[in-house]
Amino acid sequence: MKPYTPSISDIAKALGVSVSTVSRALKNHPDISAETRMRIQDFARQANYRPNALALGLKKQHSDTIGLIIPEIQHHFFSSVISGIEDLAYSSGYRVMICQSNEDYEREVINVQALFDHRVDGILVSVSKNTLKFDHFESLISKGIPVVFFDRGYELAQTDQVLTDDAGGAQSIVKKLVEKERRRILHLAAPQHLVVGRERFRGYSEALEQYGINPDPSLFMLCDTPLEVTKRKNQILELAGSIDGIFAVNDFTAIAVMQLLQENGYHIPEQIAVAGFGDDPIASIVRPALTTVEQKGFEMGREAISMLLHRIDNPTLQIEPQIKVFPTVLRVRQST
Amino acid sequence: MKPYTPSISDIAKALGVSVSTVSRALKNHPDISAETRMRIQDFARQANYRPNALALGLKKQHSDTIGLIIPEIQHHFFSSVISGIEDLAYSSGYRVMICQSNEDYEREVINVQALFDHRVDGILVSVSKNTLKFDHFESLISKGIPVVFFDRGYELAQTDQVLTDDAGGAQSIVKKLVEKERRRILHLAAPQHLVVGRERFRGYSEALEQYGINPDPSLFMLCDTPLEVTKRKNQILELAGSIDGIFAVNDFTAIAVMQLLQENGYHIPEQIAVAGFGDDPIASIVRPALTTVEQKGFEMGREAISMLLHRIDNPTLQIEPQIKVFPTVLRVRQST
DNA sequence: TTGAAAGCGCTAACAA
DNA sequence: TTGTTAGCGCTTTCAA
Repeated sequence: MKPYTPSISDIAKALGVSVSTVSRALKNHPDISAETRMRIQDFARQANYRPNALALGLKKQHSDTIGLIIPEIQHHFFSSVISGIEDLAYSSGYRVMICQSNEDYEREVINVQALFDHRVDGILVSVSKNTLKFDHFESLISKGIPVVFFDRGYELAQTDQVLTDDAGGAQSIVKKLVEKERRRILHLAAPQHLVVGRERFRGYSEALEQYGINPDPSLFMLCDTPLEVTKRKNQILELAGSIDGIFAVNDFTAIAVMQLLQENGYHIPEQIAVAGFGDDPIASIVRPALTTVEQKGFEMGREAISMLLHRIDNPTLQIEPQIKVFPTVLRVRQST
Repeated sequence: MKPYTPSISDIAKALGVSVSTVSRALKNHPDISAETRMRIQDFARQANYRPNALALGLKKQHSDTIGLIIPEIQHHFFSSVISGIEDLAYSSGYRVMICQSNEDYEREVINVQALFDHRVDGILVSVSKNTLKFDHFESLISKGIPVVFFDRGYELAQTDQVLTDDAGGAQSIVKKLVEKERRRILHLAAPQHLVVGRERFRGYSEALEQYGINPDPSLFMLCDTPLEVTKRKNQILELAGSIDGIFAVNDFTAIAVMQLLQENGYHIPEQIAVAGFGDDPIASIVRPALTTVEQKGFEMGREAISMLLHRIDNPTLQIEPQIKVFPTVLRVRQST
């Protein structure tokens, strides 16, 4: 396969100078005379010269690119995180290599490997739902590669993390429900092996307890996708008569129940108030618009990359792993 | 910066063999004795050896990675395209490097450059809305780098393209409206410098003409985002009394008008039928559920990468640029 | 069956 | 101010 662009040695040959002269001229090294530099730069420009990032990375032992592993790219929260990350990364001269794990452990391991193989300077990751072992991350960290987890990490991770205040967010939502005179609030929860699942449930329980309400175990249901809502349709409708509020672990699930209830003649929020978590754009489009909490995706992305760059720039830094927790913002709408 | 993993020369030194032996043993070259091979492979495994993709790419003159430039990652259609692409790419041994242009021309140019610098083996791109010059692509193509456009290309592109049958899809939607006795159908259109904008408008016009209806110029409005709907609120409400149908160039715009009309007391679809384009998941969530056409994102992604891989595998192939057009699927729901 | 050496494109220390 | 050279990690031809 023929190369698509001249190399510096091609340029050197064409101009009758040495490769080092070309290399220096191209990066405006002061040693090179203005004339030679111009001659070389002009030639390079018109020959459409572009440096070979592979050769550069090999030589300099860093690639100026950072790796990003994301469970699902199309999720609104994650895409705002990406924007935040790209924003700062680009302006700091870094490329971002995005990988999707599709919430799949095997894929996540492959992604880690691929990024490592490409010698990225650091890795940002939000752990997949199906990941129960963390060796692939541990091995990265033990090698000294800068890693920062965002939104989804794991408890014993020996590295920086940027998290959402899940418990706090859940608490503020549930408090709001109680203030609206709701007492029997169903919680549609995520699996409890996930930090997110546990934390949002904790927030729910704490809010109730603060108002002297004892969490009723029969009002806890594992159900965190629209599909699950369909599956548990009968179960939910059976409960519907005896509850006055629902707090779902995410907006999609909240919307799915809301519609299920509406189709069965329930009035939202009069009979049952419904709230979600995440403030997906769809939350303000459905009717009634959904009460939820906003997660600061863009800001979290910026913070994560900024912590990562800090570690990259200070490889010897031996400070404790930092954990930054981002508060959520309550968005009260018509569904409560 | 210390290397994170041993190199083959480290292994060679440790084991008292030459680098070429290690290299061969690692890739199961038949020349190497079973014993040596085992010894080397065992050592490599337990030393956590991983090949350096940069060095490999530099040597082999290809990176086994393909580049992907996408306007907006979180758009449902694009994320299904990505899934289709990754699906086939991974199983063919390729990595995918995803870049977001954010519908921004400058960013697109930078993306093209970055991918080129990394010597990707081929590039898949959906052109940003704000791109009016195509030199950055032309230069890629003229260098002989395999490029395939999907969903959004440009008319004179001398390379393969995988497109949606925009005109056909629009036609099927508008025909459906006419069959439901709609005669005065407002078209909310995308800018006409975009192929998508022109083609969907063409489909709209053709459908009307086929039924002997003359497209009324006053029923054409440039308005392709929810924000635009808000801006043209008054204009739309003024028209509302005299129309009985709306065909919007995408689902988000359709949903936004639908809600505007509902808030102003119009009944959908009795008074005004509304249809969109794209079949975003939100289309089946809103009430009334939105009639629209589905674009085959996953399939288009697979087709695009398959054409690209074909070009990569046959670099000398001098066949004409191919254009594949994917038909849409009509999804009739309650909004019409 | 194994090793030596050249070379992919680039940088940088050292020499001139 | 410019050139020579070694080396980043790897593959592969040629030689042993």
